[in-house]
Formats: sequence, C-alpha cells, structure tokens
Amino acid sequence: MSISDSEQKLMEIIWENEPVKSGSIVLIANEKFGWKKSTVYTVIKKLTEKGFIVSENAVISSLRQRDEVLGEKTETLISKGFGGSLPLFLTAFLSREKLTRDEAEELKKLIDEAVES
Amino acid sequence: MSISDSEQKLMEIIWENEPVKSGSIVLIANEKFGWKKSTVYTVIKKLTEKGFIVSENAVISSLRQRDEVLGEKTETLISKGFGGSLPLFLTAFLSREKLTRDEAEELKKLIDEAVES
DNA sequence: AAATTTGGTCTATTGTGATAGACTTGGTTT
DNA sequence: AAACCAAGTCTATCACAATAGACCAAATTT
Repeated sequence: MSISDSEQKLMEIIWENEPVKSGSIVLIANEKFGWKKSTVYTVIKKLTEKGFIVSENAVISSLRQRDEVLGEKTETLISKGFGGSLPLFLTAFLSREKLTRDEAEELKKLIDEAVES
Repeated sequence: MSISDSEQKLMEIIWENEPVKSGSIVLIANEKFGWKKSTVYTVIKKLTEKGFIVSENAVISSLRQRDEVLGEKTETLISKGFGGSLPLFLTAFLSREKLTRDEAEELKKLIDEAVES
C-alpha cells in the first residue's frame, strides 16, 4: 500500500533531517503543520508498520528512499485514474496549465533522461 | 471539490455514451465494474449535486468536458503531494518507469504543445 | 524522593469514499 | 385491476485517512 498524504508530509521532515529524534519531529511538525504530539506519533507508528522508517532509542531513520516512495505513489495515482498511462495524465494536466519555454525544456530533459538505452 | 475515483469511472461511461438513459448506465456499469443498480444511482446523484451531469427524463448528459475535469483532478493530485510542481511529480514517476524512445517523443510533443506563445 | 520532561500508546472523533439492500412510485402491460 | 418494470431515494455498512485528548512509563533534573 502506497504512502498517504499525511504520512508523506511527515516523511519529508524525516528525509530532510535524519537521523532525527522523534521529539524533534514533533517540534518541526508542529511548527510546519500545526500538528499535535499525538498526531505525530500516530503517523510515526503507521510509517513504522508500513516499513518506511525505524526507530532506535527514539532516533528515527528512513528505510526507503524518497525517490522510490514518491515514484510508487505517482504510479498508484496514475493507475487509479488514468489507466496507468502517463500520456493521458499529462494531457489532462497540460490541458489547463500552460508552460513557459524554460519549464518545457526542463521537462523534456527529464523525459530524455528516462529513456531506456 | 475534485472528482473522486468512482465518480470518474462512471463519468467515463457517460462521456462515451451521452446522451444516455440512466438505465443503460446501470447496465454498462454492471458489465464493466460489477456495480449494483443502487451504487450507480448513488454515484449519479453525487455527480448531479457536484454539477457534472444533468438528467432530463432519465436521460443523462454531461455538463463538463472530460479534459477540463481530468485536468482539474491531476492538478489536485499534484498539488496535494508535490507542492503543485509537475517536474517534481514527473521526476518521481520517471524514477521507476523507463520510457521507450517513441513514448518519449510523444510526451515531448505534448509538452511543446503546452508552451505558451 | 519528588517533580518534570520525554517518548510513547490507546482510544476516540470526524470526514468521506465505495458499495449496496430495501423500499417507493409512476408508468406500462396484460 | 393486477402484475410488472424502470427510475430513483433512503439508509446503512465498511474501510480508512486525519487528527487529537487522556493517559502511562522511563529517564532526568531539582
């Protein structure tokens, strides 16, 4: 099962700060999102159960790379609503968003880098 | 508020067949997804309330274009998990999906077409 | 030793999406 | 008129995400 939105928010803190004490995560999450302590621990628990993180003496580290996790999530999203087709997804998105020439170049570069060789 | 997954599934039937009697939708949705009649009507009602469709004597028509609705959905998705950044989203997705050269060309064409002029 | 802080759990609420059974009503056959 | 069917509503269940209050235990400070 793929990462949920609030789990993802907490993971961003962890990826940015690891290894990081759970107490600090509580602080940061409160500052950034206004979350209460118990909320944070609830999410931490969920992330632990899902195998995204480990805690050793209250020091949290990630077990999964950000790229990998987010990649999985985008894939879930695209397969749930767009038959797994990136072109379909992109067409839909771009139908309402115009791009600057720079943005277009950036995206094309990303695409070229993802071509199998 | 953006369209949900099951609403979207039903809308696909409607966009493909409109104007279409609600009874036919029930049939098709049962065939394609195994949905019961009441499920279909529940979703139809939701779609009506949200202004996606109208019914006149049990004949359903869409009020919103597919492109527009799906575009809105992709935007919601990208903003909820990727700070609204398409490059971030795409990077994540492509980190696990390799593309063929043809697919890459197709995507790049889409991107070029979305450049503001 | 008492008080405080820190780390953590357990339970609960609220929202909402997905799905469906039971029922009603108005028109159509027989 | 009786039976039937098509359209539609109402209520309900289940799952799960987001959020937090109350509480507890171990460690640390005073």
